This record gives sequence, C-alpha cells and structure tokens, in this order.
Amino acid sequence: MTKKLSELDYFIPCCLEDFTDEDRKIVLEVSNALGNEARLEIFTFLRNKQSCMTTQLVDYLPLAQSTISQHLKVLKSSGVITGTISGTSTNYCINTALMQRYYSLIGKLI
Amino acid sequence: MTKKLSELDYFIPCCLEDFTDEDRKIVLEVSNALGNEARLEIFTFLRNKQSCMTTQLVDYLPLAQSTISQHLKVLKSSGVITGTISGTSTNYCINTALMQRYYSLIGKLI
DNA sequence: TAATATAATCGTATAAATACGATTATTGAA
DNA sequence: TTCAATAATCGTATTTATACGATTATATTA
Repeated sequence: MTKKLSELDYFIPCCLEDFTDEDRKIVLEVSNALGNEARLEIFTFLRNKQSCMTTQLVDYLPLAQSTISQHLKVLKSSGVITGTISGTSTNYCINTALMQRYYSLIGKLI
Repeated sequence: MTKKLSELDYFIPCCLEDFTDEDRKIVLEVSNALGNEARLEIFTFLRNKQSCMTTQLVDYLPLAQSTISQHLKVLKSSGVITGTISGTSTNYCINTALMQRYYSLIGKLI
C-alpha cells in the first residue's frame, strides 16, 4: 500500500499567497481537533465555563476518564487548549490567541 | 464496548446561545472535512482554480482516483464543495455560502 | 509517612478512516 | 451502436482513532 499524503516528501502542497506551512498546519490540526463530537463538546463546555478541571468534564461527559484524557491530549497538542497543573488537578482553558488565528486563516481561505 | 458520543441519544450537548443543533453539525462536519491533508489540499486547489474537474485533481494529487473520489464524497456530504455534472466530467467548486457560515460560527465560538 | 485525589499512561478491543485496484455506470464521440 | 473517457462504487487490506479498565505518577491531606 502506498503512503498517506502526509508521508510523501516529494509532494509540494498547493501554494496560497500569505499561507505558510505553519498556517496550513494550524488549519489542519485545529480542524481535526474540532471535527470530533467529544472534543467539540469539551471545547464548548470550556468556552462556557472559561476554564475547568478534568473532573468536571468526567462528570459532564458520558465517557471514561481515560477517554477524556486522550481527547484532551489531542486538543492540547493542536494548541486549541492549554492545561495548567494546579495541585493534583489540571486547569484547562481555551487558547484564544490560536483560535483567533484559526479564525483569520479560515477567513483567508474563503 | 460503550457507544460513541454521537450514538448516545440521552446525552444533551452543551448549549451555547445562538448556536443551534444545525450550527453544531456544520462546525463538526466542516472541521472534519478540512482536518485531513488530502481534503485540505483539494480545498486549496479548488480555491485557487475557482473550479475544476476530478481529472485535474487526479493529475495533481499523488493518490489513486478512487481515493480522491472518496475524499470528494466527504467534502460534498459536509457541504464544503458542490459538484455539477457536465458531460462525462463533474465540475467541483467551493460552497462559499457554507464556508462563510462556518467562518461566522467559528467567530461565535471564540 | 500513609492515605487519598487527580489525571496521565498503558494495554488492548473494536470501529472508522484511508488507501488501492477492479468494476460499473454514464455520457459523448466515432 | 460501439468505443472511449470520466467518475463513482465495490471489495478489501491496512492504519488510525476511539473506547475501556487497570495501572502509574504526583501532589495534597491526614
């Protein structure tokens, strides 16, 4: 089987003016992070509460703690949320700066 | 194994003011459509060319015709692109109206 | 120091996504 | 009508994502 597009080093992505590789990466990763029901739910929950601990999400979502932790990892690695350790808990909140950038990149795309 | 969040009929998603179920569905599906390298590439290609046939995409992308057809199906079902049959070809272009709506929904989210 | 609380990670099962070649359906041209 | 071109669909292999319970690591409290 051939490789996925992301694994082909000879493929040069379609260029857009004022659209860097980093911009492209942001659009890909943020879109991917938001394109899942559990993660969009975490996002909107956080957006309402401003910030919250994992415990609150575990109480709210009908998913196992380990599953939520996995989704939080995806959200964190894409930059959509940030987590600050505070005692035995971790305090999550939305990375507004990155989301503003995503918003402006979507604006550029259309 | 328990079901995925999307299959749980008892779970009521986190409500946001002025954010309907349809809005939520658009954010989910458009994000999912754009959150894949091949599909984002198709999107930017179309965005540059204004419109194009599948053949052009098959020439451009290092992927099999059947694979590209599958990605076009995802993009179509999310509403991101529209396809108009013209002879033996299909002419694709970006659904600007939906993308504008997505853009404004992301704006609402942040 | 021991017990508790919290969240991450590990191991693993299952489902979904991605990819291909082959086939099919449809349209337009010869 | 037959042939060629185009794109969708089928069947299938492989990878990735999603989910769980169990375990681990760390920090706070008793």
